[in-house]
Amino acid sequence: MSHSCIHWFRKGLRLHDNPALLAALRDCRRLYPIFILDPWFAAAANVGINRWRFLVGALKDLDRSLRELDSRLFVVRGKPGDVFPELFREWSVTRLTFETDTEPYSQQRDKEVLRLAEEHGVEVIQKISHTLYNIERIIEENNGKAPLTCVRFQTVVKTIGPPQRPLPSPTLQEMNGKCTETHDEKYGIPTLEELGKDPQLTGPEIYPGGEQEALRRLDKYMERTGWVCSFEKPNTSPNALSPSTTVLSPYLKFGCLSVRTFWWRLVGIYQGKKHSQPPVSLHGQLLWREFFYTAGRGISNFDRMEGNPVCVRVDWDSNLEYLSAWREARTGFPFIDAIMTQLRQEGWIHHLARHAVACFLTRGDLWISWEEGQKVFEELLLDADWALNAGNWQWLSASAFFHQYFRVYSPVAFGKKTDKNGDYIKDFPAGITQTRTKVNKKGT
DNA sequence: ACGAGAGTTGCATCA
DNA sequence: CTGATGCAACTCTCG
Repeated sequence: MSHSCIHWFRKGLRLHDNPALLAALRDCRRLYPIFILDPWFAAAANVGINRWRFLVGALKDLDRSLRELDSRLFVVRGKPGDVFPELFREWSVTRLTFETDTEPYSQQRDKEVLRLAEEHGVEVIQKISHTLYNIERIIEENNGKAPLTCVRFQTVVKTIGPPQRPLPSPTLQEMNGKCTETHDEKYGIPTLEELGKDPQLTGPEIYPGGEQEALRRLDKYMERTGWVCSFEKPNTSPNALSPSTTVLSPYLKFGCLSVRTFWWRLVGIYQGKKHSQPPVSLHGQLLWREFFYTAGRGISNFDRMEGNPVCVRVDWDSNLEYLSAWREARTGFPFIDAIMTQLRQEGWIHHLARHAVACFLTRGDLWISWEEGQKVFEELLLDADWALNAGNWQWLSASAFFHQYFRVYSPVAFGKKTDKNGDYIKDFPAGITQTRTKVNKKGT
């Protein structure tokens, strides 16, 4: 029981299936669970207010769960490169644990932190738990390159075998007495005001952040075993008034829900039953996430056209008025405008709705670069996930992975298939509207 | 090496 | 309602 440990939460904002947190608890005398919030980043980042609220919710939830285990979350203000040397000294830290993150930005940041830890004689333990597989291993198995088709991807992961099973949450017994510091005023959960955001500008909170809500939502959908077994993504509706899919994506993005917990829950339900298969099944959806994470790790400049070896070079137009009209939901196409309105208000739109507006912005109608669309999604989606966002934008603009440019979504006909009465376009009128509550919207 | 076959989820039209 | 077809001709994988 000699170690003084920091567990650094970044993504992975949960207690269940958190191998790095469990590693911190081994031979541990004192544990400091931290989240680092960089005020400069908060001011500069392209993150919309609804996602800030989701993050704050997730941090509150994590703190509450830790307090139930006689611990707490320390939200440390500053840049990782500045705060770690101070924390190492102040808390006499001997070990630092965190979850592996494969994004280029994170890899850069973590390289610096590894260097600082070494300087201060701090042991670092990293664990993979944000993805089903070790992404590096998938690339190795495919001869050092990210697979470019889903069939190829599935072939490669089959050689690796099934994903690891999720681990249990730490118990009160394991956590007990390892947290002695309080400093509520110094390390408290931030408010939106502290982040320089006006809470009045948030939309209705339909998808609250946090592990508790993630697991509640998972339970709710997994109860419907018939629905789970027959799930086929292309047959779900992009414009249903209540979501036709699980909306677990924001929880997976922040790691409030472990993808391995989700995967194995599905295995249990599929067991002995006839069920749909990848790529259209729910397992298939998790494999797509893995597919794009692998692409983001293995392909250079993955979020850009320039310098990106898999991205077709297109001479896109730069029509600022068209771009604004798309972003502000005033293209004049009610289906497109309704989707963009829902995106701004609620922070989540159905995957096929993303297809419709992405095709419209790029190859379908406006001929504007997918990178512009990527920025708007990055800001407004609760589930904005670097690799998935870049990958899907390249897909939909027929820049990479998908190349059948003549399959274009009609901005009129596509929505009509699943919304004959136009209920969705009435529910989400064009243009930037004031925040409305669900109650007002339904007119009740 | 090179060609055949396949590729998460299109649309309009026609039988 | 379901399924076949033309549209026009892309890129990746695999044998």
